[in-house]
Amino acid sequence: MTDDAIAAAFAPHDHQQCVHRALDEAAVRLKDQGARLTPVRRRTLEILLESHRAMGAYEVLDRLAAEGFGRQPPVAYRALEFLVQHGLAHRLQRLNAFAACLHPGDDHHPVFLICRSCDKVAEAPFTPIRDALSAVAREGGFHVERATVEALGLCAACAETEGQAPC
Amino acid sequence: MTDDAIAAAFAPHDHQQCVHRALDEAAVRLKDQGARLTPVRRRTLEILLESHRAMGAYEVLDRLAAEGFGRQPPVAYRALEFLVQHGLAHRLQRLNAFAACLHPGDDHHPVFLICRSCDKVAEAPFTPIRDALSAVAREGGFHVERATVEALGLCAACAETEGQAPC
DNA sequence: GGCGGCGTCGTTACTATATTACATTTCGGT
DNA sequence: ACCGAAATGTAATATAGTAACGACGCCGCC
Repeated sequence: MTDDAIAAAFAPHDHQQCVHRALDEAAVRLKDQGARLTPVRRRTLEILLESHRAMGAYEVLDRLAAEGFGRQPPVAYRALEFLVQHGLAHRLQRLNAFAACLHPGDDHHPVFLICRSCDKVAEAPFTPIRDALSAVAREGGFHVERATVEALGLCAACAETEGQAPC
Repeated sequence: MTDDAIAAAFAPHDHQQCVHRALDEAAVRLKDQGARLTPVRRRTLEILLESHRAMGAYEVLDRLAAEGFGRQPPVAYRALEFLVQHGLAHRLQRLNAFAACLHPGDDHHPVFLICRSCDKVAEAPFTPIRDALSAVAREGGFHVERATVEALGLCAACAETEGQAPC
């Protein structure tokens, strides 16, 4: 995951291809792990990938229900949990929302950059922040196991727009 | 907020005095701001301070209701929101929980260190982490406005205990 | 003292988010 | 074809959070 990936997530791009590639990668990864990419799960991942932003579980559920899948909460929660467990999606605690993981290859626990204007989400490399965090915590005798970092702000594209037409 | 404060939060200490001091400080701060420390609000802060850990809004509400205050959710949410707004408490998104702020003087947006064993919460200085975060984000054209950092792990005290009696 | 505005407190009712429990179906291996 | 495990669907319920409204009390002002 390079720094360019951050800009790429917010910038306009060939999203069709982006989705397609992610789906292919997902299929391969799951096969390796002996896990099944069933219709609900595949469709759930597609929905997350298509929107390219964080979605609430119930928003996903509505989409699934409209397409003939079950309309009870567990349907969405199970599919989303499966994707998270297999590294294909992330859960954003702050928003109580989910976003597709765009870099499933890297073993990572990313930092989320959430644009408050367009709601899109990017993942930034965690290492530098974890290093800073671990160092601070260690001085207090605290051992960090997992950390959640969610930054709210403005992406480059929205910053431009706001600059042109402020409030 | 020094690094020692992290260790202090998890270590055994004269908590009575700790609570007392925080309440006094709170009263002064609120007077300066022209805000009223009413009975519910004061009791809510006491409850948070006494437990010294993150508490759910409904847990606080139960305590309040048992002591003759209202038993409807808004009672707790309002008091907690008031405390947060006046810098006397924090909201932990990850846990959907609240914790009393131990360093209300400093203008800070802290990093939370949450012990998974004893549930206690410490606040660490944000600056080094924010610097690392902002640098990473800037390379992607993203401007960070607010960030939430919540680390789950083991505090020094619990690490010792676990070391003595593993699983 | 009485009056009016404002903030606080309490309630009801509701929305949103998430989980438990259980019946049914589907899939893969034999 | 059959069995067991996994996956799917449902209803019901738990948990978290908000909206809307009325009552009360405090304080400044007449």
